[in-house]
Amino acid sequence: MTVSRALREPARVSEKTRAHIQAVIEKLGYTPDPAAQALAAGRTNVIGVIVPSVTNNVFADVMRGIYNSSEGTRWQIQLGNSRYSPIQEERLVRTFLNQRPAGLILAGIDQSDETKALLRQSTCRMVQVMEIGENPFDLMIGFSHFDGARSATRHLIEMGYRRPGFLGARLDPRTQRRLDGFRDILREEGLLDTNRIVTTPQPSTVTLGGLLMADLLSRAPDTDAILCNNDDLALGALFECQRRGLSVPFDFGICGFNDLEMMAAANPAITSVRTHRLEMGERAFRMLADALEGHPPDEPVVDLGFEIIQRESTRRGRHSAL
Amino acid sequence: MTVSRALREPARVSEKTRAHIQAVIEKLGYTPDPAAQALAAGRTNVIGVIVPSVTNNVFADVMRGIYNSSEGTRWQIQLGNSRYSPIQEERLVRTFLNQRPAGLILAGIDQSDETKALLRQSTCRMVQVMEIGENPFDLMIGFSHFDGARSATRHLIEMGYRRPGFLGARLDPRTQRRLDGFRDILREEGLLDTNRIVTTPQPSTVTLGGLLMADLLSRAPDTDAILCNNDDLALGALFECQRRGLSVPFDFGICGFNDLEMMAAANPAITSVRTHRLEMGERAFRMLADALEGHPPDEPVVDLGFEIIQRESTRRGRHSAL
DNA sequence: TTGTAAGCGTTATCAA
DNA sequence: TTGATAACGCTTACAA
Repeated sequence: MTVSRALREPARVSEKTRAHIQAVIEKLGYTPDPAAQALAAGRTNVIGVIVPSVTNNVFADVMRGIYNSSEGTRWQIQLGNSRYSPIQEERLVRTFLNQRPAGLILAGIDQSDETKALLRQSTCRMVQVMEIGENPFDLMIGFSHFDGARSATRHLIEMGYRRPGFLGARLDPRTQRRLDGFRDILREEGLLDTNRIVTTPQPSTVTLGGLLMADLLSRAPDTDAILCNNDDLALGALFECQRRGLSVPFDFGICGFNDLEMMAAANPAITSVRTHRLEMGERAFRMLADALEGHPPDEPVVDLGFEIIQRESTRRGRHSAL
Repeated sequence: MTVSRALREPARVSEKTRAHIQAVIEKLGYTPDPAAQALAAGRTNVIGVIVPSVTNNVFADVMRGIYNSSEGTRWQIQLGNSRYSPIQEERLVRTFLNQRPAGLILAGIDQSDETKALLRQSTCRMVQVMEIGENPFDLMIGFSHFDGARSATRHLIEMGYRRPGFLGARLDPRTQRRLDGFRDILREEGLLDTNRIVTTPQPSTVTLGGLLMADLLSRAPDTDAILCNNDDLALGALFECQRRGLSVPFDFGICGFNDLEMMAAANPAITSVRTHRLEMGERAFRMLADALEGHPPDEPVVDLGFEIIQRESTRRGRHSAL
């Protein structure tokens, strides 16, 4: 039919016919059947998104960004949850790829070798989010978790803390790289004491932050600051300090990671590493959509960076001067 | 082909043929094309989920529940975000319905009249989550926000607070019903003072909790407790109390709503109304999936209830006795 | 600029 | 128990 053309290439249909078709469409409330489109065209308007968690604040923000910029476009988001399992991720990639998606958005750079092979074989455009690294499959947008942790650790040292520790939960690859950054700086400064590194594979919660903090203090009571793998842990650690009568930032400095909204509202406000999660999601989608329309970005890898947001929880200098 | 039959009704294919087909499928790595299935069968395996927000912790938990129980089933979740807009919701319902979904999961009971009409015309099975109410479209699972707020308010009174206020953000219908419950009890007790009700249409954050708290205290300084529409506000209010040197629970009682994990970790731990969000999502999906397999629940409406989790933030009695 | 014809991969119906 | 045949609603290629 000419209808199909009127919808996809309006320019190639005469003004009159187009108007007529439009009118009839309105009257009938016609909508193209996506299944028939997919079958006939051999491609779908589905963009698959594979993340390790739908709960985690971090991925929730990225997803929100993706949904934000996908609304009103012709692209349909289809979500897959790998639950931090490379096996699950591989299964999801297979499932998605079988459905001839228009594009794929993947979290991270730590796919299994099989997954990598699947992805490299595929011709569909894709973008990796959350991190930057070597050999992107296609597009990539994120930041260096290693550098973020390095900067935060350096900040603690600059604020006068000399015995900083690290609290980490859910040891996914990004947590690992943050821990590596922490270690890197402390080794440089000759301040590394592995007793002050407390981690657990459990998913991160505020409660867990308190528990890890207690654990740290029993192992290394003279620890004077912590870098937390994320803000939940930092908040839990703050509450634990309050319960123990430890003054933050004077007795103890706390730095979070991600800069969730509540960090600024806490008492004292908590220093954190701001990451641009919403923007990451929004831009990831747009890069992909643009590429699908034939306008790939000039640079396939985008580094969104991070910022150390200094707040009271590490402002020891000022407090000790009071 | 017999292949199609072997896949869908294995019983109707001979043992031998079935085995042969199975072998070939394995060898070729064959997967049915969902688009072709949808087109030929006139139905999809898509379950549409329409929520007002993907960010909000509450819906995030419900969605997680849905994803949890949908994994490993033949049903595909497709998410739509109405952004708290009835117009958007109607658009989404139209879009979904046009794709002949297997089922629908909808948040709430406050659809526009047009949306209601669309939904009632549709033959597809659906379940409303988050609330319970009259005239479900089909299935329904949730709890009474009105009763939850009533119980929480009564709890404040029982703990000895006589001038309780209410903090509310994002005045969606559920917030409204919670506020109604709060008003209801206070009117009963002759303790209602509308000056102590502070609300804003802004989305709820921890920071906003602090601001609303400040607002409340400037309007009605002798307020001695608050029921917050949600836990973010409660946490923000707690921090604001800390900054003002108000002792919680002695000078001031705080009760949240939803019982997010961090409520138990706070200092003092915050009383909250526990709602069963994860379970709501999980069961909503299962009810729907079961109904689609021909096993609808005995009772179409499931009330999941709520619990008042009493913690230190409202334990005035005990503290004043110390 | 418009229309015709074939086919996308599956399911449903019916006949063998 | 199996296999032919005709849809399903669209897109693509080509003809008018």
